Amino acid sequence: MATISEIAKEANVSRTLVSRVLNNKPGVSPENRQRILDVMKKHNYVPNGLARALVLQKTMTIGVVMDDLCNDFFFDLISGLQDTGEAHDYNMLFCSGRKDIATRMKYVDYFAQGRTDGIIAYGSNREDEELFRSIAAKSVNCVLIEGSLDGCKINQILLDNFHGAYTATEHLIKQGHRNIIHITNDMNYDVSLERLNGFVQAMHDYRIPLGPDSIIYADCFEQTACQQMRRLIAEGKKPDACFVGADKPAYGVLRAAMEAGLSIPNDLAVIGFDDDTPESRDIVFPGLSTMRQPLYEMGKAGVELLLDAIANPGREAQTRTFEAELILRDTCR
Amino acid sequence: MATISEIAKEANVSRTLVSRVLNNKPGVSPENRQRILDVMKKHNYVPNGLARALVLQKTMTIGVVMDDLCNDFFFDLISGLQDTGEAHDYNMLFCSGRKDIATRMKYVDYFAQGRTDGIIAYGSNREDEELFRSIAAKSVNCVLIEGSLDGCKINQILLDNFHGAYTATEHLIKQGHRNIIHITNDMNYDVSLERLNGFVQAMHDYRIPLGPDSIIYADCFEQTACQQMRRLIAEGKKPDACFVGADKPAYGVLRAAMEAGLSIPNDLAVIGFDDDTPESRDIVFPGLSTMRQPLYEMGKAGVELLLDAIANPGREAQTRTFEAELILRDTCR
DNA sequence: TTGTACGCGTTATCAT
DNA sequence: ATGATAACGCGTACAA
Repeated sequence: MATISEIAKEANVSRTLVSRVLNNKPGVSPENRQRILDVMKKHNYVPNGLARALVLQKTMTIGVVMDDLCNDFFFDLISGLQDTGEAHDYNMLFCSGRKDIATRMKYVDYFAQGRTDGIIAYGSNREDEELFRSIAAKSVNCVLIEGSLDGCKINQILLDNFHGAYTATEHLIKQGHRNIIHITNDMNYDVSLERLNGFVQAMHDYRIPLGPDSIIYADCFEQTACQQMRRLIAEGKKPDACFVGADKPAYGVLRAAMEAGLSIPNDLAVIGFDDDTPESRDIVFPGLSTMRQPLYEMGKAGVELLLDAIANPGREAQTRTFEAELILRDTCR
Repeated sequence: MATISEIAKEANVSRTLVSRVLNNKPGVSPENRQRILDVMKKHNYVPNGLARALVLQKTMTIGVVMDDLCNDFFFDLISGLQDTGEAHDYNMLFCSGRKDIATRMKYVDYFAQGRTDGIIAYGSNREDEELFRSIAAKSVNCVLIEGSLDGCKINQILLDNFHGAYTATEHLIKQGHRNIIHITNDMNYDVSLERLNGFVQAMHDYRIPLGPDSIIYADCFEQTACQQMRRLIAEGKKPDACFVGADKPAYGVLRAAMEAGLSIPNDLAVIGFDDDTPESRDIVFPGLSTMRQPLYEMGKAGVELLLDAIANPGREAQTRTFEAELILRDTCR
């Protein structure tokens, strides 16, 4: 690893001239410029980014701390973040805690130690609140995605889960369904509770009483929801519509229903949430109606919010809330 | 962002003492230590990682440059890389070029500018050779995964695609199939060619002649392979076995076969490659027989190779080759 | 056009 | 136990 001093020495000039050549600045005679370039090439010289960032007090880097990189749910979000960041000439670095909160914390600290100009963190787990409060306490430009933090001055990108769930439930009601159930996600996540609340509110507003089987507690995986639906069917329960808290468990519901010979959507209408479906699914199932979460746009907005915070030190934290959109496919009328 | 000097000044000590407290080193009186800690807490002080890395000449960071982060094929590889890196106390940073080679190059340069102790790059596209040569030319510790580079001193983790394809084809032959076809991946990838060669060699060794429809050129997506298979069936061609260059297109083949009412594996045996199947697929299709690519282990080996290179400057580049394993499920006997 | 000198924030050496 | 000083690699006033 050659340094700027070594290059300067070999080219018989001062480091200043080498620096000017490096940054394409004027004030270097053509002969010197050429000789410096030659020496650089000869040694495969690359300037040290750490030293440069240290003196410039600018890294042109945004650190993204994800819950888990290995989840196709995040593809659109990651794409939105990366495209937008790079459109503004920022380097986008991703890392994840593999669902471990201590690891996420470690990476937040890592990024916050002057290695980035700002941090974007994703998380909606209830346990994340501690992490977020620690981020908010640091003097770091930061945006939270999906992680709400009441009473804290911190930039946030949120989805209106309550309203989305309300919309889905209302649609089922307006289609004439009355025996509607809701299958929840993992209750460790705030979003799950918000979606549950949206369902309950819609049922209440339309005067549809909730029975003991109206709310089924599952998680965000296909299997659990599938088993729950099988059990329901085995017990002779006959819901005519089902609002599921996410797409993956919704496929589990579809699977159980199809196994039992139910006709979709006539015997059972289904609406999911997120629209994070791989295209390949279309091959098999009827197209799943769902509430689309605009993850790409949310990632875009997250980067823009962060860059705005970087450009305007001291401006107060902002919150942008997105609405989910009802996407009608085959699983409901 | 408070600095160590500000902390020292406010605590009425030298920077040396603050540094010692920071690194839990002896040589500080209890009173001073406590006062310094108080001042640190008061200012939410975090040491600057850039300055520290600059003087220590050590970042404890590994940069991973992926082809594309948004592809579930890489989940196991990413997991193997991250788990292994963190087991050695390294920070693992991921980035991707979103299939754009210039962006990948940008991130390699970024990481190589002193920001990491080593780089791991993935890529098997033929165009990647230029990228890899440029990496090899840099004085950076680096490991290539899936990207072979002949005649270059660079650490590599490879899969024996030829042998894997040979094994798959041989299995089909030994099960009595004779009218065997191969559906290739995108021919821009080296791996596709290697797998094709393995197929051809096996057919040749067993004296099975190749016909005009023995090799079907497709890509790594479900749809193209599906269309090709539909065409084949429509034309009245009746292969009794099919070795597909990857799992995703293999599902496309299965789809076309099932649409045509073929019985799997009696009418048509199918073997894929990679074993990157999401579990959810099991719901629908018969379990796909495939050549499992040990991506987690390859990621683990990649990090270990890199750490070894870091620890032993000057040791010559190594290559580790992994073998694919035949996984028998429902789509072949 | 060219070079000197200082600063970025930290750690390490060597006195005291 | 404590602190002054040099060093890491680079950018930039400022002076020449």
